[in-house]
This record gives sequence, structure tokens and C-alpha cells, in this order.
Amino acid sequence: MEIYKRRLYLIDGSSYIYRAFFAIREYLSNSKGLPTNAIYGFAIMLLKILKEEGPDYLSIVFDAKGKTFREEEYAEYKAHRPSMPEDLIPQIPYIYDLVKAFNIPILQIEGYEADDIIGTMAKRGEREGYQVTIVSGDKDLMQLISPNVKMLDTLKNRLYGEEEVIERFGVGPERVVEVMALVGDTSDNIPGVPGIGPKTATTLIKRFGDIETLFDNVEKIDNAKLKERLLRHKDQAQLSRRLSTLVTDIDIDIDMDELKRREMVQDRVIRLFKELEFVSLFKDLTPKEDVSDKDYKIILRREDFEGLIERLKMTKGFSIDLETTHKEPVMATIVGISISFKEDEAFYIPIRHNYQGIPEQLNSEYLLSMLKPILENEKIEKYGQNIKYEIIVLSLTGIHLKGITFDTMVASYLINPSKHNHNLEDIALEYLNYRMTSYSEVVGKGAKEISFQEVDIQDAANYSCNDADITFKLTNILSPLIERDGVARLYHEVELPLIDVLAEIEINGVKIDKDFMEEMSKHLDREINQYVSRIYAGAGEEFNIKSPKQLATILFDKLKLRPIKRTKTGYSTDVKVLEELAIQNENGLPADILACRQLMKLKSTYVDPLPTMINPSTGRIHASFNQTVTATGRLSSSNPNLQNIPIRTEIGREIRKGFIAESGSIIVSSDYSQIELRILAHLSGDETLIKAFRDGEDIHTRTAVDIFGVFPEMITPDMRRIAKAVNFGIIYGMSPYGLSRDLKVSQKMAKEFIERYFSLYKRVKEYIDRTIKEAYENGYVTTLLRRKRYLPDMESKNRQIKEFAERTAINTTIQGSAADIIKMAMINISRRMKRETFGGRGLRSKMILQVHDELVFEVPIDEKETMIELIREEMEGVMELSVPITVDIHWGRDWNEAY
DNA sequence: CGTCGGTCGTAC
DNA sequence: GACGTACGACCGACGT
Repeated sequence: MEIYKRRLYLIDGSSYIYRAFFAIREYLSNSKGLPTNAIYGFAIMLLKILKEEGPDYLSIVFDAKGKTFREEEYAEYKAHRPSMPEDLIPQIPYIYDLVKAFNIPILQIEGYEADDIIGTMAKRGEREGYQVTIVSGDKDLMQLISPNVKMLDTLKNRLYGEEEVIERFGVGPERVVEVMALVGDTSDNIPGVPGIGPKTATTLIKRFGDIETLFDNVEKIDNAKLKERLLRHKDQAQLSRRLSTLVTDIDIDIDMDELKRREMVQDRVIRLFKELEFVSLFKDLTPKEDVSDKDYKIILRREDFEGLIERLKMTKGFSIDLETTHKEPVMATIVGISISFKEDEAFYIPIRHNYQGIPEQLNSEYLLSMLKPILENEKIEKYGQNIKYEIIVLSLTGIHLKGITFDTMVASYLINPSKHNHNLEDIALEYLNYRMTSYSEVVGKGAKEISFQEVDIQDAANYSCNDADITFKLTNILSPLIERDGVARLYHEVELPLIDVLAEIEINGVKIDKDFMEEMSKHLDREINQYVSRIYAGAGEEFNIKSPKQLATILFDKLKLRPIKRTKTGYSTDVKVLEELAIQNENGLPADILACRQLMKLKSTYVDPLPTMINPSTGRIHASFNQTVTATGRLSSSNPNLQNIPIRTEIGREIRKGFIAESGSIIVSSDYSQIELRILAHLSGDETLIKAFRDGEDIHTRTAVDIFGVFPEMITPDMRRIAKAVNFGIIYGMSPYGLSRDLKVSQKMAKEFIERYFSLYKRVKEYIDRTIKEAYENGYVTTLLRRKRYLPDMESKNRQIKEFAERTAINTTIQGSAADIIKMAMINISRRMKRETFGGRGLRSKMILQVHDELVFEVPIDEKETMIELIREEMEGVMELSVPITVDIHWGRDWNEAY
């Protein structure tokens, strides 16, 4: 019977810090601008060891400050090591904090490197009968490996035993130092024998066993050159061996019991993770909220329900959460409703649960008819998490939810729009330190997922009541934060009223000409097939054109075309590259690939998916317009994304012909003209720019006149194109490099354009400088309506990252202000459409799309003139700026015609 | 078999 | 060697 061996883990802390730092190359930082990549990598490693390895004994070993004996012996040792990277320095104290919070003993001894301590402890552990695991990736430590000592590299997920050492060095662990004596180590500046690499060294050590024997028998070496080399560098080899050999007999005054695994100090770790903003790690450690002690009630009896109704009539407000059959609100049927108006208390009203052995539920029509007057009562406040969902679902059952005064998702977004997620789970974790049960834990995931109707009523109630309860709590917590952050007005006057407008747009949907799309798909298919045959012929073989990797192999390996640029993973095959290749090559292959790619893109992204997304009951597509996604304040659209329907190319624009109006109606599209440049004129106060807009000039021509210093009549299309690129460049926080790339001119010339621009539009330059300065001082920028975006990277020491933050600062004020403006216009238009009557009844026109600077409506033909006037008044008169705001309005039977 | 990063390409 | 903001299709590596 095998005896259980106690497991001792020795973590090579010092090298891990560096390895984590360099392994995680993307820039991680918390919102205070503290870089966190090394801390994160280190934390992941620790958690992995604790969770997956289950050590009985454990220690982290660090290098000590000050000189080691190796430097005493050899001054050059590690002499060429660059000093610690600037972004790593501030992370070190956190790593020590983390180790302490994890309650892991640290070993650190003056005069010795971590490796020597590990060596000593590994040998000791082995002697005393432990199974030792060294956690490291350092080859220097491989000499310690034995049947009882393994090395684990968590970054590469590899475990090294004797076999792996032989694989790596060609010799066993006991001879590793002999090989290293000959090869040396550039990173440690250990010289070895010059001209001897791993291959030769291994051969020699295999033959002679160790370097002493090798030198004793050096005469036996036939290769004169090699022999001479060895003899000349004998001292150096011996020195290298001493430097490479780990000390395994340091007198370490520690009892093994002190290394026994102890529980981490949970709340200390959680606090640290929270400060570092390691959301997922923090989440894993936060204990799950216990709902058993909450006062959650299921409403199955009439008197309970009627009691609840009476109490609801008396409340100031309540949170509401719907459970339904579908994620998409336009497809959803209500399964249950939860309501909370007191913390830790909530009610669940099952409506359409459906499974074997279910308790009897109250009649759904009765329930909804009783709730209707309360839900529609403007005076009773409603709070929700993504309440747009409730608005849509209820609206489709004929209930018009009124009195919405709080949406926790939108509130969280306004407090910090850069967050990737404003899920209830994440908000609760952040503001309440609660870890909630997730939806997928209730209904299952993937193939095992069941309908909410089949969820046990008790489980459903716990889950749903908790949602309502937490939404209610968060309303109380986030409300003052909205005030504190100065976004209360934006919240109440813009974002909250906008929810209704977005719900309307989603309910309206947009009509798609299914036959047209399917016809276009067939047509594209034929065209694509022709290209594909030609491409295969040109390539001499069949391959997957959609695979950049396979395409690169064909173009650059097989056909030996000139690779223009590289990506992280290989040669690039993007449009720029293929265009360049198309010019250089008589062979039409690159041009064919370009054309083919474009058609495949249109087909697979738009033409094929769109008809499948038509809702069978409305015959229309109901995309989501998301209010809490973009960092700047813009909306986004998904399922499908209707904000990136092609327009720039002829064939792409075809697709818009499939976006049609109901018969008897037309599509009316209204887009702001140069809204972002007008905002720039307003925000900067630049007289030249303001005058140009006031005079109704073509802004790009005007800029061309200015930067080229010629009469307007002399402006060529090319000059206007350059001016246009410069104008856009300003909005994006231009660099000479970016502009030169865009315009295909030298960086020098691009720089001249920019300088010329700034010398003429002085206030613009001042505005940019001012915005960057404010961003740096405040840590955030704001838009016209005081929407905030934090920019922690303004303080980064890394130039590239800092400059990126600066460009973001500029772009956000402009793009975000444009978003503010169109959102206000949407609200105002919607209000007027509801208020105004036409021919004795309300307007039947529908707002159906928003594309950042454009609003699209479906308008009954008789309402055309009324709507055009209404739209123009509201969009142009939305706000008084120092320049006029103008719109261009077009109409037609489809979206292409209305362009 | 699902997840996820990389590449590419649409829009404003 | 990234001038800003998004969404999503597809590939392919990786982990269960």
C-alpha cells in the first residue's frame, strides 16, 4: 500500500512576478490607473495552486534585497539585467499584500537568491519524506528534479519530472549544471564556453559525465577547434558551474509546521480583489447570498393577491421583475411577476408555470387585470433592472407601464459607462457585495436549458424575488450616487424618458422584404461561385478563402507574393494588403479575392441572416437598441445590428432596398449634417469654424480653402478629400501617423496638414489641449449634458497608452455630445408624435431606427408633410448651440431611396 | 462540443 | 507600430 506523502509546494515568487508581467501583455489597470497585469497573473497562479493542487505545505520564496554570494564571486552576474519595468514597480507591494492575505508564509534570506532557498527546502522536503512541487518555469531549477521533486509551470500548464528534463537538456537533472556550465546563460550573464551551444554541451556531458571528467580527458576530443575552446575557457566553465549550481544547504531556521497550509483571510482577499477590480476573482470568492432568511412570498391564493394589491396601492413605489418564456421581449410571454417594496421582502406571482405536479395558480387574466391599474398609475413609482424589457412585454399584453422613476442598469451605466456589463449580478456584487444566483443556474445552460415555465415555483420565487429585492435595494443605493456624480439631470431628463422611446422603436420594428433578400442571396451565391472557381484556379488548389491563415499560405508561401504587413499571428490579408497586391500583380487573384470577400461578407452578415430574424407574428425585425453599452453615450444595436447596414458601396446599398415601409407608408430618414464638427465648433468656440457653419458653407471645402490657401473655385475633389480626412482626424484625436495612413501620404506631409489646420483653427487646438488637461486633472471628461467617462489611463507611464487615453478624451466629448443631442431629439419627437393629432386622430407614424446621427421613420403617406416638419423642428431645435444645427431629410419607398 | 481570442469588415 | 465608437461572422486553438 502506498503511503500518502504530504505535499510541499515551493513557489518561485520573484520569477513569477516577472513572468506574469511579461506574459500578460494587454494593458490591465484598475480605474485609479494602477497597472495590475502582474498582480492578476500572480493571483491566478495562487488560486490555481490552492484550488487544483491542494497543497498540505506551502511557501512563497522571494529574492532578498542586496548582493548575493554569486555577485561577490562574479561581479558580472546578472549585470545586464534591465532594471524593473516602470509599470511593474507599483504592483510589488500589492503582491506582498496578496500573499499575506492568502496567509502563505514567505521565505526570503539575505545573501541568497530565491532559487537557493527553493533548492534547500526542496532537498529538505525530500529528505523528510514530502512530495515536493516547485512552482516555476525557470530552467535553473530543473537540477532539483527527482522522483520526489517535480516542477510545475502554471503559465504553460506543464509538469516537469525527470523525463521532461531529459527531453529539454538531453541529460538527467543531476547533470543539468554540467550542461549549463558549458552553455552559460545570457539572461543571468553566466559566460559558459563561447561557441558551445546546447547540442555540443549535451553530447560532451553525455560522453564524459561532468566537466571535471571532461577536462581530465580533453585530449580524447578529436575536434581540435572544440578542444582548444574548452581549454581556453576552462576557468570560465568552472565558474559557470559554480554560479549555476544551487545551494541546497542554507541554514534555514524554520519548522516545517510553519509552512502548513492555512486558510486565507477571506475578507482581506476580497477587499484586495475589489480594490484591484478583479471582478471575476472577487466574484468567485464572495459567498453566495442566502435567500432562505428573506421574506419572500409566493402568491397562489386570491386573498393573498388581493392583500398585495391593496398594499401596492399604498406604496410610494416598488420594484418589478418579469419572468418570461423568451429572452427577446417581443417573443416573450409572462410566466411570473415579482415585486418588492421593502428590503429583504418580495412577492412572487406565478402566472403561467407549467410542469407535472404544479400547485394551482390564479387565473392569469384576473391577475393581470388587477395589476393593470397599478402598473399604469403614474403616481406609483416603478423601479426595474433593464425596465425596457418589462415595458415591452407588458405593452404587448396591453398594459402600459407608467411611473418609471428608476432603472438600476441605466443608473449603473451613467455612473460609469466604461463598464462592460451592467447585469444585476455585477451591480449587486459591486454595490452590495452580494453574489446572486444567475439565471443560468436556475434554468440550466446549453442543451440542458429549460423554459422558465418548467422551473419549480419555489425556486422561481426565490430567484425572482431576489431580483426584485435587490433591484429595490440598489435603487436606494444608486439614487444618491447619481446625484453625487452630477448626472441626475441627464438621468431624469434624458436617459429615463429615452427608455420609453427605445421600447417603442423595438416594438415597432422594421419591415424587411423577405423575397427581395432571398432573391439577392441567390444572386450573390451565383456571383460568389464564379469568383470562387476563378480563385481556386488562380491558386492552383482549393482552400478556404474565408480563412486568413489559409489565404496567407496561398498568397505568400505558395505564390510568393510580397507580404505587405504582419499581424500578431502571421501575414495580414486585409483590404489594404489585397489592394496593394492587386496593383502589383497582373494576375487577377488578389482582385478576385477582394471582390469575392466583399460579396461573402454581405451575404453572410446581412442578406442571409436578416430574413431569418423576421418575427413571424409581426412580419418585422425587432432589433435591440441598447442604452448601456457604449463608453461614449451612443446607443448600440444588436440582434441584429441595424446600425451598420451597408451604404458606402453600390452593391452594399442594394441591401437597403430590402428595408421597406408597409404599403401606404414611406420611409423618411433624417440625418444631422456634420453634427460632430458643429459640436466641435461650439465646444471650442472657434470663430472660423463657427462662421463657416453660420454661413452655411460646405465645411470640408472650407477647410480645404483654408489649409491650401486658394480660392474656393480652385478646390479639387482631391483637396476636399484631404480636408475631409483632416476634419475627421480631429474628431478622432488625430496623429500624423494615422492621417498619413488614411491619406496615403508621407507622415511629414500629414504633419504639415495638421499643423496648418491648427494654425488656422487656433481655438480648436486650444480646446483639444484644454480637454486633455481636464481629463488629466479630473480623471474624466464630460459631454454637453455632463455625461461622464473616466479615463484612468491618462496617468499611464506608457506613452502609447497615455496617448490613446488622450485621443479618447477628445473623441468622447464630441461623440458623446452628439449622442446627447440626438437622444434629446428622439424624446422630443416621440412626445410630439403622441401629443399631436392628425385628421382627428393621433399620428400613426413610427420611429423605427436610430443610426447615431440619423433617425428613420415609417410614415403613412398622408402624414409625410406633417412628419417632415415635426422632425425638422425637433431635431434642429433640440438645443441652442453657437452654430445652427441642420438636418437633411429624404424619403422613399425603401431605406435606399430615402438616402 | 462550447468558449474565446484573433482577424476582418460593416456603420457613424 | 492604432486617428474614435460599436456588432458580428468566421476560423482555429484550446479545454472539458
